[in-house]
Amino acid sequence: MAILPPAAPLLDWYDRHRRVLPFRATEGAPDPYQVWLSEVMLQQTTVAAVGPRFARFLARFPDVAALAAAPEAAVMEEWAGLGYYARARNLHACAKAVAAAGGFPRSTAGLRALPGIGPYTAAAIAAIAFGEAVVPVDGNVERVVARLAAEETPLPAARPRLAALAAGFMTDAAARARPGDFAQALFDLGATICTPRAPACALCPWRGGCAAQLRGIQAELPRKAAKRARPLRQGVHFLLRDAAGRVLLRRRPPRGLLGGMLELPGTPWRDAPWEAAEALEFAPRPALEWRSLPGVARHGFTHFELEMRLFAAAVPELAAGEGEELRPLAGLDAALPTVMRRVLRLGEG
DNA sequence: GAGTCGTGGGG
DNA sequence: TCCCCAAGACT
Repeated sequence: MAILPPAAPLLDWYDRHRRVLPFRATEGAPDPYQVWLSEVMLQQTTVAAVGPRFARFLARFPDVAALAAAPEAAVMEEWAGLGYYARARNLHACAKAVAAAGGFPRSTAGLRALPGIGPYTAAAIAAIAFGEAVVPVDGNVERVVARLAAEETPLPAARPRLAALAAGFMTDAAARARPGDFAQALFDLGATICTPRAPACALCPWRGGCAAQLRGIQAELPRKAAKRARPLRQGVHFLLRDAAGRVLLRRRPPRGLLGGMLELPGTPWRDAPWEAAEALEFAPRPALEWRSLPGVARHGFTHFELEMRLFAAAVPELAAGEGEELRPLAGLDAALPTVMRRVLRLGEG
């Protein structure tokens, strides 16, 4: 096992240079609800994107009880645009469990049992909100540790070893004394100094103690397994409006891609392009006079790219059928996932 | 272990 | 334009 550098220089650096973030407590003990909420929002989501959304969410659902009591559709709508919508469903389920239990579990093991809380998030909440002596291992920590130890095994195979190395930090008394600060110090180091592309080693509190930097390979670590190409898929969606300016929407099935979110009705998304007649079989009211709108909307998902076209029609008055929902076009964007905002935009031209 | 699951910003 | 990446979890 490689020798890790001492915690003290990192904590000193953190005390001088830590980032001021909207979701980071400035005075007193952090609120477990806010720590949990921010950690879930930050899963695979940038600090910049989370900032305003955290404040907005907190204003609407100020505590666990408020969130637990809310309808799921309201939670999904508040999450719209943030992505990874399973997080919102799990967040709601977790809030109900926590409210019923009278509060958050205070240990990593207890937190880990809740929906949407995995190994990282459990450790982060335990360390930051409850002072448990654990090291949450996120992408920042993996990168920092891979460089400190000059670990050349590619991710994800290296993950267990990097986690074991990171856990070794807690043998240091200085880290054990401030587990929450130590975790956030690692995050800040990874975000501002030990960055993915061009790490600022000259500014690093651990310069001289980093095996990768001593060998000059720090920018190449951590290595990663090659990714697969993303296929291109095609879809056609339907914008049906009435004279009152309302739009026909559907709610997607609760699980899977965009689960539980609103969408414009449409065809399945498949590899081959759609002929108009073929696509219209999926129109919500196939007998109407549908016209094809010019333009194509593109959207990249994690594992495929999507091209969408839009057909439009209008009727004097709409009645929502089974699984359908009517909403005013004005302000509709806010309730939709980004992919649907993009295709809807084709209808504005 | 390998897939699935969103989105926006930066190089 | 394209690729990479971000305080990952779940199956």
